[in-house]
Amino acid sequence: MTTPARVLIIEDEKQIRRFVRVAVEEEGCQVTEAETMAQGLVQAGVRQPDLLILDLGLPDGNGIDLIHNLRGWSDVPILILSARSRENDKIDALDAGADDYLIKPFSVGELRARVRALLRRRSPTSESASPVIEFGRVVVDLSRRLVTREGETMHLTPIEYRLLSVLVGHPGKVLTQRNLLREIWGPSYSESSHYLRVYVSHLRQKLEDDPTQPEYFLTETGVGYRFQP
Amino acid sequence: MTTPARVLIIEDEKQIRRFVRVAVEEEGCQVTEAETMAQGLVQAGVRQPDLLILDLGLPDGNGIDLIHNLRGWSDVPILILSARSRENDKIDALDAGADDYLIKPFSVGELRARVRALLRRRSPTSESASPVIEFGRVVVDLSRRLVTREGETMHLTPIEYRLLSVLVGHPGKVLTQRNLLREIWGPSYSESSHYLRVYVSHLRQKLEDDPTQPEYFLTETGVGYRFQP
DNA sequence: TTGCGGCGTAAAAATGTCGTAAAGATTCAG
DNA sequence: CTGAATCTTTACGACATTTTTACGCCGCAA
Repeated sequence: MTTPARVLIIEDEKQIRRFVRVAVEEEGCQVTEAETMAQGLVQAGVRQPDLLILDLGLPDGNGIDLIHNLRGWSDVPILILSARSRENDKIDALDAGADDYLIKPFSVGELRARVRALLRRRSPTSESASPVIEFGRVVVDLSRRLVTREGETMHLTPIEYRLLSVLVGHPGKVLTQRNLLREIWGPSYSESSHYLRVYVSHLRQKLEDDPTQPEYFLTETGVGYRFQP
Repeated sequence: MTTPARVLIIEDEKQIRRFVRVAVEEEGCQVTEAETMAQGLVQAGVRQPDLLILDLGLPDGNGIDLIHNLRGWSDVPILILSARSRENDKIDALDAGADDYLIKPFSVGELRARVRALLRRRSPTSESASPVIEFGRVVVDLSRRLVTREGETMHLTPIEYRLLSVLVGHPGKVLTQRNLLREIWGPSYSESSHYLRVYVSHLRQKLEDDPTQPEYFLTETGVGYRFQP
């Protein structure tokens, strides 16, 4: 799992929306909700979700039209929820561009399994776009947990790597010692700032051109450290 | 659609097979049939279908196992047909890698609509990943479950092979121990990382030139393992 | 100058992890 | 039932990482 999937739920009944939201959140997804078709369309454009869960029985418009509209500019997987079990309703929705069709009432387990199945195909696309960070001769590939320097792969220990990823995650910002310690060692280590000196030193030895005169991992005396790309 | 889609039907009952075949052919697809799991696997490798329709209730094996096996080397969409409507049957199949689940008896119309929905994903641009992977003197043919080293075929036990296919399926990436354990032994074994050491050792003994100094199956201490082609 | 606090580096000690062999346990075919 | 193959568990030395300890540096104020 690189980054949590974004899921958009379009459903007017509060109760069902809540039910679906909880189920999907337990899959580790970020959920956005919409109560109407119009809202849903806007949200789909704004949030760029990885999965759309749509109730066909919304008051303010025809769900099939929404699917058609959406399919004009997006390939996001669509899971339909519907009270209608007529064959033609399913066929129309699927042919409009939906990917799956669940009939109410449905179980949490099946809903979650179908959500997993639909999200599964997102992985290859998200793997190709790997978030890489560069500074100097160093390249950090967060999705592969790989750090290279002039092409040579550098070996970092777990703590070194965590420190690095926290620092590069907030470029330009000063991170206080307390924050860094809490992020890496946990809340109970907030005071032992000596660890930080040791590991920042390691990072500089491995990644800076001249560790005695750091360019990227800067000390803010009395406060903490800063990553300057 | 430029070229007709190839569909593989794995179903033992002649009557249903015929029923499905007709339905799918009316969608303009080329159909191949298989009566057993074993035949089905072979056909899937030979024909490289764009869609696989699988009856779970085959006499010669567990359909879930077939899905797992197939997912080791292919991303082909899988549509399950089943007489079983228990929730767990659906969940197991979907989590194994299936994309849709239809309960018998089903209507022609819905079957065809779901087939269309699954075939729609077939992106004309992306070529299916080659099921053959090479590194050093080793060749892994995932579609035949065959591993050779300098021409000699190597015998791998089921667990060794699954570990291998998970690793080579994510070249360059670090796979955490937890991920590997969940993938190979299931969620309840997420903590017992002993297994991994034992089997990684086996793999290196069988596939590395110098098992004491591995080139391809690298350890990320405290994190997991990585396959470096 | 001296003393002090925060910092950086090196290296020892403690802890944890890994790799391997080998001994039970399990499964399955004949 | 027996034997072969595989999986699970145990044990232990080797190695890697983390933690701890030690010491020198620099800037600053008395």
